[in-house]
Amino acid sequence: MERRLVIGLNVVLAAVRDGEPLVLCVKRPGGWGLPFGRFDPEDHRTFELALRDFVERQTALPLGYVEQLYTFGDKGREAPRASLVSGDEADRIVSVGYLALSPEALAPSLESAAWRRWSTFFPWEDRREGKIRSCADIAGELRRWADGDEVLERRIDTAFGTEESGWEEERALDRYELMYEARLVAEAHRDRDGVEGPVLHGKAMISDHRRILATAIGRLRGKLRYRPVIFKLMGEEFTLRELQEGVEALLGFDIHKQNFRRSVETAGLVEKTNTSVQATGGRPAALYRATPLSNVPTAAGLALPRFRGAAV
Amino acid sequence: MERRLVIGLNVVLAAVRDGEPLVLCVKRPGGWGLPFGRFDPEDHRTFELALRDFVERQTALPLGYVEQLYTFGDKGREAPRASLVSGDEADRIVSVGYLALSPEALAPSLESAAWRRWSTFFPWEDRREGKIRSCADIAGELRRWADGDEVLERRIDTAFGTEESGWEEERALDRYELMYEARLVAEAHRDRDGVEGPVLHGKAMISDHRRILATAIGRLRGKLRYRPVIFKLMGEEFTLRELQEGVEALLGFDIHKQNFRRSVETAGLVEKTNTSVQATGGRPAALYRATPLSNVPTAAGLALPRFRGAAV
DNA sequence: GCCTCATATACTCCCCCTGAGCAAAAGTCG
DNA sequence: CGACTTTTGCTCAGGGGGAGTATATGAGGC
Repeated sequence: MERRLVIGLNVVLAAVRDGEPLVLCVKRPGGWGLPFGRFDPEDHRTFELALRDFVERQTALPLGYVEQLYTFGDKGREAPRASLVSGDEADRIVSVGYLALSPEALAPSLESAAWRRWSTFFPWEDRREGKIRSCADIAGELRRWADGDEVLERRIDTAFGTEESGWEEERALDRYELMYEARLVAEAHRDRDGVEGPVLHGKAMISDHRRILATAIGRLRGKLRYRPVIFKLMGEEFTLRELQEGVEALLGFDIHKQNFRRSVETAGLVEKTNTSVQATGGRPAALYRATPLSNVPTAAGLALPRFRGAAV
Repeated sequence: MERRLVIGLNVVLAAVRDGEPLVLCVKRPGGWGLPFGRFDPEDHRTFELALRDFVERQTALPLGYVEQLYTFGDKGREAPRASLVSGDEADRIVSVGYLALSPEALAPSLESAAWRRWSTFFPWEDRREGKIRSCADIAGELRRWADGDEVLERRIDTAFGTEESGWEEERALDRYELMYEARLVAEAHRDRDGVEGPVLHGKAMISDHRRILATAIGRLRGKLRYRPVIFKLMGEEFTLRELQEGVEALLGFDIHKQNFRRSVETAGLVEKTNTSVQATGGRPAALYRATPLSNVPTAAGLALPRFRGAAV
C-alpha cells in the first residue's frame, strides 16, 4: 500500500496578557499540543490562507500577523515509538510551522483550546525579577553532562552565556535542544528510551511541539530588535510602561526604564495621543499609539538592551 | 482525477571565487533555474538527506553547510500562465528552499549546470567600487511608480535606504519584491501580462527561482553578522585580505580594511598559522585559519560595518 | 645597492551610542 | 498636609566603532 504525503500546518499563536506571554494550546490525548490543521491543496491557494481558515474555524480566534517559521520533515519526529504501532502504512506527515501574533488573548471558542503561559513549558526562559523559576542551575547540569567535551561545552557557553558573552534571549531553541540531548526534558525519554535525567524541566508537549514553540520564541525575540512586531501584540493605545512590560514578557528579563523610553521615543515608532491615564497609583502616564511607520513590515524594530544579570 | 501533492527541494548553492559571489544554476527550457529535486518520502528520512543525495548525484558537487530557507506553497507561483496549459490535472508542487555553502566553486559534472555570478541576476546588489552596475537609479524609478502612495514609499525607503537609514544589504528580498510589483523585472510580465515597465533589471530565472535566490542572499548576508558562516565559504587557510574580499563579495560593498582586521582579530574566530604568502606584489600577508570556535554553529559572527556610500 | 611601489600591519583619535543613576513632576492615599 | 508611587527629564561616563596616519616588509627596476 502506498504511503501518502501529507502537509500539516502548526501554529504558535502568541499573545501577552498581564505581563505574561501566552501561547494557544490544544488539549490532545497525549497532552498539550499546538493547533494543527491539514493542508488540502484542493481547497487552499496558499498555506497562510489555509492556516487562517482552520484556526478561525477551530477556535474562532482571528489571526493577525502571521509568519512562517520552519518546515519540519524528519521521519520519526512524530514520536517514533508510536510509529512502531502505526507502522509503515501511516502517512508521512510534513509540518510547516507558523508564528502568529494576537493583540489580545481572547477566549477561544473551542472547549479543548486554552491559553497557556510560555513559562509552563519554558520556565527557564523567564529571568525577570519576582518570577517563579523552580529550575536551578540548568547550565551546571548540562556542563556536568557534557563531561569535558569541548564542542558541547562551547555550545553550552553560547546557548546559556558566560561572564563575557551574556545570556542571549533569542537562543531559546539552542537551549531546548541541548536540554533534549542531555535528557533534561521529558520528550527525550518519550522519544528514545526510558532512561531519565536527573531532573526534568518544564511541561512536555506532544510530538515535537515544544521544539516548534522554542523556535517561535527565539524567532519572535530576535525579531523584536529589527522589525516593529511588538505592536502586533499591543492594543491601539498603550502607555510606555505597558509597552515595556510587553517587551519584557517576551524577552524574559527586565530592562532599564528611562533608557527604554529614550530608545522608543527616538525610534519614531510611537506618537503621543495627548491623553493620559492613571491606573497605577502614581503619576498619570501619557498614552501612545503606533505610528504608520510601525505598520511597515520592513521597518526597523526597537533598540533593546541585552540581559545583564546573574548567570543563574 | 486526483491532484497529487509533491514536495520539491530547491537549493541555492553559493560559493565565492575571485572576489565574486556565485550560485550554481541549471539550464532549463525556460532559462536558468536552481537545482531542483523531488522529495520521495519512501527513500529519504529527512529533507536534508534527500537534498544532499540529489545534488551530489546530479552535479557531483558535495554540499557542506546546509540551511533551510523557506517553504513556498502558493498556488500559481510556478508560472500561472503555463498552468493554463497544464490545467488542473497538474500536481500541486510545494517547494522547500535551501541555502548551501561551498568553500570552492568546483566544476559541476553535469553538462547543463554552471556557476553564475549573483550579479547576473541581481546587478543592483553589488555596490562595490569598480564593479559594473548598468542599473541606474532603481529607487528613483520605484518612487515614480509609487506615485505618492505613502505605504509604498515607506517600503521603498526601508528597502533601498535614505540619507538617515542607509542601505541594508540583507534586504535583498524586499528590494526584489518591490521591483517585481513595479514590473522592473522580467518575471513580473511573464507571470502576469505583457505590459512592460520602463527598464528591466538583471537576468530572469524560471518560476520563482530569482525570488528564492533573493531570499538566500538576504539570509546569508544577515547571517554573516551573527553566525560564523563565512568560514564555510573559505578554504582551510586564508589571508585577512582574502577573508575580507569574501565578505565584501557577499555583502556587496567595500569595508574599511584596518577596522575589519581589528574586529576579526578580536572576535576570536581566526588564528595565525605562523606562515605567510606574498601573492599581491606587496608585503607578504600572514595566513590564518578558522578556530574551533568558528566551527560551533551557534557561535557569533563577524562584527561588520554598515554600508555608507552614495544612495546611487 | 638603492629607490619606488604595493600591500600588510600597527596605532591614534574622536564621536556617539548606550548603560546607569539622580532628580523633579504629578498624581493617589491616609 | 505628608508619605508614597509612578512618570518624566536630564546628566555623565565608558566603550565600540568609524576614519585616518604611520610604519613594516616584500617585489621589481635601474
